Amino acid sequence: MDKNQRLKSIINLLEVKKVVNIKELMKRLGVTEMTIRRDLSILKDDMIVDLIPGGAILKSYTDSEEVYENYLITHAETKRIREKARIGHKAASLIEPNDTVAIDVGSTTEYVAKFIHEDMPILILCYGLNILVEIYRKKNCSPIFAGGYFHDDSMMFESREGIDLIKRIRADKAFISAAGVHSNFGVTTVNNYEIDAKQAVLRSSKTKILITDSTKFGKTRMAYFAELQDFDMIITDSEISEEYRSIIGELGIELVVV
Amino acid sequence: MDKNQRLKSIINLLEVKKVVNIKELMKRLGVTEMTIRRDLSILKDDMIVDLIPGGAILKSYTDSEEVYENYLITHAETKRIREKARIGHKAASLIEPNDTVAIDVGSTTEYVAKFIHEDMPILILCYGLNILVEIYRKKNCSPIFAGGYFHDDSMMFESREGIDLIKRIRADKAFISAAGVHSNFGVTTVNNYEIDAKQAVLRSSKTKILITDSTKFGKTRMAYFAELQDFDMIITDSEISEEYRSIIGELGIELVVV
DNA sequence: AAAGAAATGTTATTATAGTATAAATTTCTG
DNA sequence: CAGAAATTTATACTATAATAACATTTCTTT
Repeated sequence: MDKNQRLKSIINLLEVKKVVNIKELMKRLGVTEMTIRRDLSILKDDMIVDLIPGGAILKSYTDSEEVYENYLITHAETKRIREKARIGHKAASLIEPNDTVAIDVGSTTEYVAKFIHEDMPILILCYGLNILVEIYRKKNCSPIFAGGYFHDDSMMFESREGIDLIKRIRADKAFISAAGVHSNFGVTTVNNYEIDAKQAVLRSSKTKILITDSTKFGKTRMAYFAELQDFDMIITDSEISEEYRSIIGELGIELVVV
Repeated sequence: MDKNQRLKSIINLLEVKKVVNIKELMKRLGVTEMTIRRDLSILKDDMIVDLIPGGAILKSYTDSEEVYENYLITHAETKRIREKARIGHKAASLIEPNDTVAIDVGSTTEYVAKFIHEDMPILILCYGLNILVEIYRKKNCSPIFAGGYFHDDSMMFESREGIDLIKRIRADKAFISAAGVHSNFGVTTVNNYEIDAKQAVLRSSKTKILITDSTKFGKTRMAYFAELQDFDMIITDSEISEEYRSIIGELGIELVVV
C-alpha cells in the first residue's frame, strides 16, 4: 500500500470512526509510528484533520469562543434534560408504522425525534434543524422539511414557501411544543415567527399532541397560537399542578403524565 | 459553578466542538486538571464520552470493524478528498463580505461550505443537508434553506415550494456541482430531481461557478442541466486534461486550477 | 459552630506521546 | 543498472499526559 492509499485509508477510517489513534493505524497499515505521524501531518497541512495527542480527528471548523458562550447562556439553565427525555420517549411510543407525523420545533420535541426507532417506517414533517438532524439517519424515516430563513434561537426555518409545503401535507399525529400553557390566555410560544407554522400544522393534522414540560403551565409568552382545547392530548412530567390536571380533565383532553 | 453544571458545560462544549481537551477545560471552568479528569471519568462511566489522550469526545456508537471494511471497499478509490478540499478552499476564498451565495448539493460543494470563514457575513442559500450542517453554526452566516422531500443519496431536499423559494432569492455567486462535464453534451448530474433546483439557482445568480474535480471532464451522466458556457468560472484540480483546458479557454470561461 | 462527608487541589512518580536526526530501504529516472 | 530522490525505519531524547496518594477546602448535618 503506497502513501496515497494510506492517506485515503486514514480519511476513510476517520469518517467512520471520528477518531483514529496512531497505534491502531500502525497495525492496520503495517508501517511505523513515524510514518503515520508524517501522514497525519500531511493531512493536517491539507486542513483535513486536526491532530490530537496520539492520533487525529476530522477537522472542525467551528472553534470560536462565542459559539460556546452563546450556547451556554441559551441552554444551561433551562434544561431539565431528564424530564424532556421521558416526555419524548412517551410521545415517540405513540407513533405507529406508516404514520405521517409532524414534529414542531423545540428542545422537548427534539427528544421525541431522538426516541423514534429507526425501524419505524414513517414520514416526518418538520422545520427545525435539531429535529432533522435526529431523524435523517434513521433508515425507515423519510423527512419532509419546510425550509426558509434560519432562526438560530429556535433552530427553525421559516418562510412563506415553507408554510405552503406544510399546508400540502396531512399528518396523522402532530407533536407541538409550547413555552406557555394558560387556561385563560391559551397556548403561547416565544417567537412570533413560529405562529404560522404551528397553526398550519395544527390545521392539517388529525391528532394534535401538546408536548411540554410541567414548568410551562400557568405561564404566558408573547406569541399566542392556539387554545388549550385545540389539542387532543397533552404529555408532560409529573410535576404538573393539581390545578392544571383538573383544568385539562374538565376540557376532556387526554393527559399523559410521565 | 458546581460539579453538575461543570458536567453540563463539558457536554455542551462537546456538542459544539466535538473534541475537548483538558487544558482548555481547566481554564474555562477554573478548576485543576485532576477535577477535569475526574469529571471526564464520570462522563465516561455514564457512557456519554470516550476518553482520548488529553481530552474527550462524544461517545461514538459505530465502532465496528465491518463498517470500516465495507466503507473501504465502496469508497476508497472514488473519493479524491484532498483534491476536493483544495477546490473547496479556493472557492470559499472568492466569497466576499455581504455576498449572497448559493451552494449546490454535492461532496465537493460540501468543502466550499466547510472553508467559509465563520466571521464572513453572508447569506447562504442551499438545499443539501450536508451543506447546511457545515454552515449553520457559523455565527455570521445566515442560511436560507429550500426544503422539501429528502433524497438520501445526495442529501438533497426537493419540492415545488423549495424551487419557489430559490426563485425569490438573488445570489451574487452560485457554486454549482456536476457529475459530468462534456464539451458536446453539456453539464450533467446523476439525479433528475436535482435539475430544477440547479437551473433555478443558475437563473437567479450573477456569477456562476462550476465546482468539480478533474475526473468529471469528458463524462456524461443522465441528468442534463446546463451548457458549459452558462458558467463564468470553473474550479477544478490540476489533473484536468490539456484538451479541456483549451476547450474552456476557447469558451472564454475563467479556469481556476488548484 | 463542629464533625463528617464530599469535592477539589497538590505533588511526586510512572507511562505515553512527540521530535529530531541519521541510517536504511524503496522508488524513480535516465 | 547506477545514482538520486523520496520514503520509511530506528533510536535516542524531550515533552506531555495519566495515576496515585495525600492534603486541603467546601458543603451538610446536627
